[in-house]
Amino acid sequence: MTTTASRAFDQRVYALVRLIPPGQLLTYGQVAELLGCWGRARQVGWALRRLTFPTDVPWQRVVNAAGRISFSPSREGSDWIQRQLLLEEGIPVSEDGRLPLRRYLWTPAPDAFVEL
DNA sequence: AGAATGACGCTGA
DNA sequence: TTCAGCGCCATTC
Repeated sequence: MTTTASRAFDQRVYALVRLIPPGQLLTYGQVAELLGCWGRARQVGWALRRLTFPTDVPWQRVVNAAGRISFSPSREGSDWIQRQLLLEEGIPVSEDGRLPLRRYLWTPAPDAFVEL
């Protein structure tokens, strides 16, 4: 992918994530899949990594398929901020980032984001 | 150009 | 249920 193309991908990721209702979640893999990019879960992570703050993108609502916050030193604290934001939205997150993914998964209407 | 690096995910032990 | 091992693929080095 060229840089410009990846930027376009980033924008599509942001547009979709902005549609996630408060208190609901989506996994990296689902975001990629809903955008028609099966297998690019890691790139969704990269896209969110490029966000600058403040942002209107509710990035905290994207977690990994294991039902946990993806912790990493490279996030320089945004992982813990994510836990705090989710708690504020009413989602119980344990000390080690585990959360009841099944209960809060967002199932969007099939035609809600075709424009993306 | 080639290797290393992840905010990932699935499978098998 | 955890966890190592792989496959994955754009970005970085």
